[in-house]
Amino acid sequence: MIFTTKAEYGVRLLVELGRQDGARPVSLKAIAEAEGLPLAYLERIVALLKKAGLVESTRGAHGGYRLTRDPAEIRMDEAVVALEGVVAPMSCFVDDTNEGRVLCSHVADGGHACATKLLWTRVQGGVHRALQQTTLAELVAFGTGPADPIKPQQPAVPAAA
Amino acid sequence: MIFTTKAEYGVRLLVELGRQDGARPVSLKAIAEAEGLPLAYLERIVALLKKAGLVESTRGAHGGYRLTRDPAEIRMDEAVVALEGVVAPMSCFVDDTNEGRVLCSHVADGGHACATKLLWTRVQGGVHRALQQTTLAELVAFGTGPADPIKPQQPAVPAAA
DNA sequence: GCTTTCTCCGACCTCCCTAGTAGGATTAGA
DNA sequence: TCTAATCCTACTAGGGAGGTCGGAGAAAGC
Repeated sequence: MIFTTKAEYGVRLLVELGRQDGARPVSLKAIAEAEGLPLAYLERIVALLKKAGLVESTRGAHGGYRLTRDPAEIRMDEAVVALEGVVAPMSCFVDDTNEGRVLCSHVADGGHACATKLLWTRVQGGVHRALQQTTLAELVAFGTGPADPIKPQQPAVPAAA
Repeated sequence: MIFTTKAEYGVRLLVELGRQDGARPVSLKAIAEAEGLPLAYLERIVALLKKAGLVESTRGAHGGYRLTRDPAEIRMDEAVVALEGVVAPMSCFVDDTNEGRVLCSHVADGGHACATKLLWTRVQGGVHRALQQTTLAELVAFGTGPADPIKPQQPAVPAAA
């Protein structure tokens, strides 16, 4: 498996935030219930996104989280790196820049360079490109079309039934 | 991490086999020593490659393994799938065909389809493409250029020194 | 000021997979 | 028959994924 649930849950969280207009913060509890995810675990995940500067928080009652930027400005490589750490095909790989370049820890043992390097470099490039070319706005549009933000927690205005 | 050491070791093993001319089988012991990999573990890895029909074995003394095809005919997606099983970005993903199509186990909960599906589909496509477009022959050429096959175990013909 | 509703933070836990070992059975060449 | 190889199964240590728990601050409303 390439990614863990951290990436899955974190991206779903971002999508939920992206569905809102961003005027008011959304509580984690609301998101956890809307997506059916464990609240305590989400807390730790959203902390990663906050540290990366993708979301901001408001504490206290009626607090919650909000995107710091327009969803169209949030590329998924930022998000996934924040959530998963470095995305590398193999443990011996460390990306030295943000481009496709790559280091392998066991270079040139014996006479020949690590034969798998070419392959993993290409794979990493493919992943990187896919993540970089996808914005949060696309995912929001893909998931819902024009519908369905989170239902308000308390049925405050009971829809004038 | 995208892949485990199974893929790493398995591909290195294939590259070593690709460096030989294929006339005579190469023992795992020779490969293990050449690459510095644990022999017992390699045994289990090569079994996966054999089951997938990428290598064939000869038992007994002077036995070993050999590629079943020309390295240029071996695409790395075959190899990696044999070694790692299905390569999916997320545990909820199962590829229904060998093309870019993808199933997600939690489709359409609530009203909207799984918002992350678009992203993981693109990522999987990127990985798949990278693997499919790389052949074993390329890796062999990349690793060595025109040099350095495995040294023969017993110095049988001492190079007419 | 008290309560409620949030975020925040660190410690803890359980399960499963990866990576590797151990030990033998089988096969085939010399 | 000895030896070098594949084959096969069981076992194990370690770590990370995934999640829980309990409590400490912070703001809003009464």
